[in-house]
Amino acid sequence: MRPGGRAARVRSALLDAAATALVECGPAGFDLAELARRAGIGKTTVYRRWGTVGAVVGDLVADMAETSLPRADTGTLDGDLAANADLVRATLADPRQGRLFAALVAAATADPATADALRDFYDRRISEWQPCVADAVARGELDPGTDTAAVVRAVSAPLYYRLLTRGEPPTEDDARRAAGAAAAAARAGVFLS
Amino acid sequence: MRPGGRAARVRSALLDAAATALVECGPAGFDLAELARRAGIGKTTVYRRWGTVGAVVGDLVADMAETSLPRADTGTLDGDLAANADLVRATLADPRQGRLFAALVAAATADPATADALRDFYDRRISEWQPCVADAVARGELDPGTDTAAVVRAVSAPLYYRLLTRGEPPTEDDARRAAGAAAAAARAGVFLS
DNA sequence: TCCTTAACGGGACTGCAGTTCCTTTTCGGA
DNA sequence: TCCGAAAAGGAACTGCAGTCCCGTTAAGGA
Repeated sequence: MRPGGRAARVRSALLDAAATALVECGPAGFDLAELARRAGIGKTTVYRRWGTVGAVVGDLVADMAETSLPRADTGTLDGDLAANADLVRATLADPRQGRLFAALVAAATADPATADALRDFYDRRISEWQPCVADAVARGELDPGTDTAAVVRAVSAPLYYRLLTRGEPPTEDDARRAAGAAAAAARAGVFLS
Repeated sequence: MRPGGRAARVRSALLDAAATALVECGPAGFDLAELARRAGIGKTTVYRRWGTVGAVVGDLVADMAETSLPRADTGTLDGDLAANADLVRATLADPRQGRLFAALVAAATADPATADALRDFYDRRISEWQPCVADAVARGELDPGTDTAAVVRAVSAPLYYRLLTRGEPPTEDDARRAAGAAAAAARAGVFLS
C-alpha cells in the first residue's frame, strides 16, 4: 500500500464519487463501471482495488468513522440529549446526508462487510455521546444501574425510524420528542440493565 | 385485468419468488430475469406486467398490507404496548421475516413507489394499534391531548433501529424496554400534540 | 360449446457491467 | 537523479439482463 500520492488521490476521488452516487441513486442504482467514470479513474483500478460495491461502501463508512462528533455538555441530561437529538435530526434532515445515511443502512442490509463497518461507525458515535448519560448518573439524575448506551440509542431510534420507514426527514418536533422520551424513560428506570 | 385464473397464479408465483429473493439476496441482489426463472414463468411476462424491481417490491408490499394484524386488548396501556412490542420483535427476529422487512426498507430508500407502498403499509399497521393508546386515554391513563399514533410508533422505532443499524434481531429485552419507554414517555406528556 | 381477446411464453437481439491482459505512469528509496 | 516495484490505465472480450417480435394459451361472455 502506498498511502500518499496518486493512490490516495484515486481513493478519495472514488469515495467522493461513491457518496454522490449513493445520494443520487441509492446503493442499487450504480455499479463500479459507472463509479470509475464519475471519479475519472480507470475501470480496472476500481475492480482491482475494491471489486464490489459493498467493499466501496464499507470503505466509505470507515472513512466517515474517522471524523469525530464531540458530545455536548450542557450540564443537564435533558439539555445533552436534546443537543444530540438535534444533531442527529440535522444530519438526517439534510438532503445529501439524509439520503447518504439511508443508502448506507440499505447497503448494510445486503452486504455483511458494509454492515460490520456501519456497526463500527455507530458504536463509535454512541460511545462519544455515552458520557452525557454517565455524567447524569454521576450527578444523581439517573440510577447508577442505567444502561447508558441504550439511552443514547433511544434518542436516535425514532429519528432513523421516521426517515427509513416513512421516507420523511425528521422534524425539530421529532427531535424534541425523541430526547424527551429517552430522558423520561431513563428516569422511569426503563433502561436499568 | 383478469383477476382470476392463470394471471392470478402468475402473480402469486412471482410475489412468492420475490419475497424469497429479497430474503436471500436483498433488494439489489436480484433482477427480473432471475425472478422469472425462480417463479417458473416467462421473462417477457415479468417485464411486461411489472417492468422494474421496484414495481415488484411495491406490489409485494401492497399484498402484505392486505392481511390485518389485530390489536391486543389487555386492559392496560403497558400490557397492550408490551403485546405490540413483542409482536414487532417476533416479526423482526424471525430470520425470514426480519430479512424481508430489512430488504423492504432498503428498497424503499431507492424507489419512490416502494416508499409509498411501505408508508401505506405502516400507516395501516399503526392505525390498527392506535386504539390501544386511545383506550388508555379514555381510561384516564394518559392526557387527552396525547398523539396516539406517535406512541405506537415509539414502540416500533427502537426495534427497527436495532435491526437496521446493528444488523441484529431485536431481543425480548429490547421489546420490554421499547414498550416501557413508550409508556413512560407518554405518561410524562412527551407525546402531547 | 364456441369465439374473441387479453395475457403468457419462447427465442433472437443488443448494450453494458464485469473480466482479462498488457502497457504506462509514478511513487519513494538509494 | 536514477531505478525497481507497485499501482493506474487502455482496450478487447464475455456473459447476461433487458428488449422486441411473434406464436400460443386460456379466461370468460354469448
